[in-house]
Amino acid sequence: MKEHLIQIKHGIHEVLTETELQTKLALNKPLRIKAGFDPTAPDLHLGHTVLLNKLRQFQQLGHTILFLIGDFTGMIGDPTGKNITRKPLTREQVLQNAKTYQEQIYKILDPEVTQVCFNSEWMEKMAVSDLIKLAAKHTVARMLERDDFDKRYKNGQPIAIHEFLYPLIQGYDSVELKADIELGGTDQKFNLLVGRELQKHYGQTPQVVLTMPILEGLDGVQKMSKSLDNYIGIDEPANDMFGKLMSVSDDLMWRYIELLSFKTVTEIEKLKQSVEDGKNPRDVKVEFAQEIIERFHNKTAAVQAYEDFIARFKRKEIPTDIPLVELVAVELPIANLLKNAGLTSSTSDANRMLKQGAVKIDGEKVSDRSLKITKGSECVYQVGKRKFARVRLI
RNA sequence: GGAGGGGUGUCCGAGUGGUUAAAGGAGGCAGACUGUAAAUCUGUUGGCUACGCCUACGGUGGUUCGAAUCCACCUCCCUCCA
Repeated sequence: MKEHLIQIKHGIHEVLTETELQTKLALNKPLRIKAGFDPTAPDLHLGHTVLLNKLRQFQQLGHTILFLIGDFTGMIGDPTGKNITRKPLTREQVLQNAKTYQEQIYKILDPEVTQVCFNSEWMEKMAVSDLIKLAAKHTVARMLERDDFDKRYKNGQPIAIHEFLYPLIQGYDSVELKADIELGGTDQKFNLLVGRELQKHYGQTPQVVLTMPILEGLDGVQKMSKSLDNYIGIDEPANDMFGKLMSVSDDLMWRYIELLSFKTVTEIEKLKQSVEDGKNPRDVKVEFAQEIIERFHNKTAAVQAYEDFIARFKRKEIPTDIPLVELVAVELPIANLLKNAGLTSSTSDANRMLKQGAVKIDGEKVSDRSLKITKGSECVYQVGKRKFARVRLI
């Protein structure tokens, strides 16, 4: 029991409350562990896996995971002030996304002890009168305690009324699911606590709240998210994963290792020590990247990704897996060719790249923007260090 | 319902009649260097059939040789009063 508690607490940001957690664990029965997910972003990234890894641990300890897809709350969107209202997803989209989720989460979770549920199941049936009753259980002042609302209110940014419903519905989900424990990121703390409050109102033992640290994205500042394009998706090709992990700054690397590696605390400490003693942090990064790629792909893919990386960036070789693009034209200015091949976003951009000496044809630097490529040619075009395409004009 | 303030490029944010494709910052991209797609430095950052042309400052219409800047109406947001 004590053993379990220590394991569970490892890597957690906060437990509310620890005594309650002990009591629940002492019951010695499978607990209902709730975690909610947004239905709109079915592409899981490493940031999500911090939480998923913890869920997996619960499963290994014999508990049941309630993987809740917030398809109903998805209409609102967790209030951030960015999207005031979201378009409701269609039934098909939700199911499609759910399917994608499941394909991805089962890379980490055990399907046998994972229950996938949707909050539209009960929310769609809820009468307006019941919703009003639910809304009556919380006050505006308490809602404004939420950091995000508070900031927006003070900064004179709009808060729509329906945004207040989000925490309430998320909390009510815990009532419906009779959750014993709910996991979420630290940014979810407010919502998770509303769940406790509501469960008490509905005569249930309040859930224990476990918050997990939020993983920063590749920029090292903002949280990892798809919309900020600072993420590493768990479905990404091994090469991309490797490259992205290598682009993490030496400082941020440790944060990633702490939150994502399955290494023990003492092992991580040892690594830190060795870097201080003069080991190249790059090598630690390589090793870590290998661990992650192995987890989502396999050992050979990890090794291959490393070798490709060395070849491309250390020896500046042209990679082997270049996409072939065929373009139909008699004669094409170089800028248009680069754009049409998808190497640059526009011809203007292509011209900029030419000017900056970023363009290579078959390894030879080209900067003449008046260059025209004629029908029948086939060359490897490179823009910057990362973008390649073999283009054939037909 | 009344009074006032505001809506600018990917984002934040200057700009109150012309030299403004629009200061500055963030972010992005590229180059150099390197230990790596780290760090640092430098450059660049609307589009196109490119020495020119087109589109752009919430929307529509107007004034003017000329508007992001002035006017009218519309629309959205904020604050205060009720």
